[in-house]
Order: sequence, then structure tokens, then C-alpha cells
Amino acid sequence: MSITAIKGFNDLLPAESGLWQFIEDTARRVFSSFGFNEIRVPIVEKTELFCRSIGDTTDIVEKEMYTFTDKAGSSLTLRPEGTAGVIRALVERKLYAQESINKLYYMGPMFRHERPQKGRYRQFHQIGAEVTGAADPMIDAQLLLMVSRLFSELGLKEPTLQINSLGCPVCRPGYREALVNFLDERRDKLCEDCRRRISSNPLRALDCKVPGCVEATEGAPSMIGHLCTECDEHFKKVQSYLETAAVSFSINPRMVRGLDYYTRTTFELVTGLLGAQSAVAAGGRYDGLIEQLGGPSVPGIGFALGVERVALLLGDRCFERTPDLFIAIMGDASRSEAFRLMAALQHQGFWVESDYEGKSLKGQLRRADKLKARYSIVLGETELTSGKASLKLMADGSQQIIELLPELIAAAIKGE
RNA sequence: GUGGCCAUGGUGAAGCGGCCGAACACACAUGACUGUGACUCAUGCAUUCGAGGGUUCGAAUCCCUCUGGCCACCCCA
Repeated sequence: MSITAIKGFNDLLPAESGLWQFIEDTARRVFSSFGFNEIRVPIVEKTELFCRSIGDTTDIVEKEMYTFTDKAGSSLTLRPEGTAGVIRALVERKLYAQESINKLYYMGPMFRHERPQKGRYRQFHQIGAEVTGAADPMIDAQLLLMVSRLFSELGLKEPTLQINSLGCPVCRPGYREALVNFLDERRDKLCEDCRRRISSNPLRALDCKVPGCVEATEGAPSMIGHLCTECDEHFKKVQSYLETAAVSFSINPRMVRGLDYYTRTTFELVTGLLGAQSAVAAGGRYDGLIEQLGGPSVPGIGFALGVERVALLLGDRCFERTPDLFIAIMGDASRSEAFRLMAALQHQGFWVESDYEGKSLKGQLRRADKLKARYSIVLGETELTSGKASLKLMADGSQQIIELLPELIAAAIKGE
């Protein structure tokens, strides 16, 4: 066997790239209507950046990062998510100083060393957006509206919006304590992982799928019930804005995020159609992150969607393009005439194909048919001397005589 | 990191120890039709069954190892 791609790293083949372009184009269109601009940041960053932003004890940092040492001896990491790099750039380039509010979006590959399965790959792609500088719940709602608009523009009904609030440094410690006490009381009913989580990451226990844990945590205190006045108000306002905009959502008080930097509003777009990978998009507010990365104390909120997962939801929708015209060639003289015609028509934006293999006329037309060319034309000696040829509409075989002038041909094959 | 299932051509696959010099279908190529596709017909298209080892008179078929894939756990987009 010759050299193969790395496990979990995929090639996006032409059959699928049209679908991806549709997703990306739609995102760009929707995002720009909400005032977002694209930012492109490196795929590799200093390892430290991810440790500090995502959280040292998260699975991502603990065991999923592609980390290596470069020739200078620095520890570098292939980005496992997009927010950290964007915020690093915001801080480093002082974008916050030029613009009090920055609305940024990005798209590109992310890397996590996990075991691949349906909808989960080691190199995967995210499209994400971040808003920095605004704490107003209206921004939360705008972002959620934008996400739901994106999915409806993509023609998807399926992923449904779930929201939750994770509180803030004021109220979360109190809640955490209440939860730890609750979990501690039922320690013996919890699975091994959850027992460990009591001290490391108690919130995660709420997300455990082990039946015993689900049962044991049934009456667990919820963050929403422990929100401080400000957080509670914020959360209620977000909901009311969403209602105003007719964005449907449900509250999932057990929703936990995998990254440490989230505060207040968090959300997920979930689907039942992707097996174990139910989250198609997710995000939340990260009011402390920018300061934590050395920037000013400004709030932020963002989300990312998994392009592979969206593509799976979109399924085998067809984005095939077909040539406008196929020029069949007979003889060397007509070959150069065909080249001239092609050049002129391509200049006007038409997709024109011809023969490059010296095939028989039949073979050429067979190829025109296979490519689903809309029109075909045969160029031979007769046509060259008369300056006329018959233009055939492939769908029904009808032909019309046309002069061999690019403008006339262009006019004839235009449309649809 | 753990587990289950799987691995035959460009594709979907049949085959389950000798009848396989690997079916069938699709795709592809050429021709029937010396200048007009789609239909039809003919012909061609895997010295070989993921790789390596073993069992056997004989292996695509059984065993082992490795590699790869899928799905699930975990976690997440």
C-alpha cells in the first residue's frame, strides 16, 4: 500500500466541496448581515495559549492536543478550537482599542487527537464567530439569532437550540459548593468517573450518561436556581429577546461546556440525527477570558459550528455544476478554432469544455453527455468554411444553425 | 485511552477450504454507426481477494500478528 492520509484526517473531494462552499458562503452572507468581519489567525499557537484559555484540566488540554516542540525548543500546538487564537490576536493587535465592539468570524481546520467516529475527526472544521466588548444580553440574543438564521438559511430545521446559564464568579462558587454537597451525599450511587468529578469538575456529573448517575442526580440543584441577581436578570433578558425575535429554544439546566472559560449564557444546537455527536454548534459567553489572556477587562461571547456535522445534516444535497457548452472537434484546423471560441466564451464566464484526448466524434459527444453539458457544437471542415455550425440543446436533441461568432453563441447558450 | 463489527476491482458487492483461470451489476474504454450523445448489442476491464506469517495435498475462504475503516464508550463542534 502506498502512503495514506493520517488517521482521522480527510480529503474533501470535488463531489463534496460544492456542499462545503454552500455552507461557507451562507455563513459569510449571514454573518456579514450581522456586521461580522472575517479574521484569519494561525493554525499553530504556543501551547501555553490553549492551556490558559481552555483550561488545564479539560480533556482537550489533558489528552487531545497535537503538541510538539519546534526547532527553537518552543512548545507549539495545532489549535484545538478557534476562540483562543482569535482572542490572542484581539489582545496582541489591540483591536479592542480601535473599536469598542469587535464582531469577528473565522473558518478553518481544528485538531484534536480523539478516536474518530461518525461526525468526529482529528482534523475537523469549524465556522465560528465572536463578539467582544459587549456584556448586554441583547448581544447574546443577536448571536443566537444569527446562528438560528444561519441554520434556517442552510435549509435545516433539525438542530434545536438549547440554552443555559453558567453564572459568573460571583454566583458560581456558591452553586458549586451546593452541588458538591449534593453529590457527596450520594457518592456511593455515582460512577467512578463522577466520584472523581466531585472535586475536579462537579458540573460535569450532571452531564453523565451512566443510568445510575442520571438517577442519582435527578434532584440536583441547578445553576439557574443559584444565579445572582445580575446573572438571573441577564439570562431572563436573553430569553425575552429570543422570544421577541421568535427564536425557539429550550432551557437545558444540565448543559455543561467542555471549556473552562464560559460564563453566563451557554448554548448548544443539538440534533438526534448524528448518532453520538449531537452537538452541531455550541458556544457561550466568556466574560473573563480576554482579561485572563492579558487583555483589558472586556466581555466576550462566541460560538462555533462543526462543518462536517452540518454537512452530514445536509446530506447528499446536490451542488453539481455542469458545462454550458461542449465543443466537439474534427481535425486539427478546427482544434485551434475551438480553442479561440472557448477562450472568448470562458472570458464571458461560461464553462466550456472540449476534447483533449483526440477522441472520435462519438466519444466526444458521449463525454459531453456524461458531463451533462447543456449545449454541444461540432466543429469540422464544413463549419470552418461556412462559418456556421449547428448548436445542439442536449436535453432534447434539438439543433439550430448558428454563426460561429462568440457573441452569437453566448447569446444562444445564455439563460437558465 | 477502552470496546464491538468489518476489510474482495474505479464503485456496490457474490463467494464461507478444491467447481475461483473470482459471479453479477454499475462505472469506464473501444467498436457496431468513415461527421453527432442518451437506447441496444459486442468486446475489454481483480495473475488476485488490506499487509505479513501460519495450518493444509489445496486458502479469498481456517488461525495469529499488524495495518486500516466503521460504530459505540469517553469527550466534544
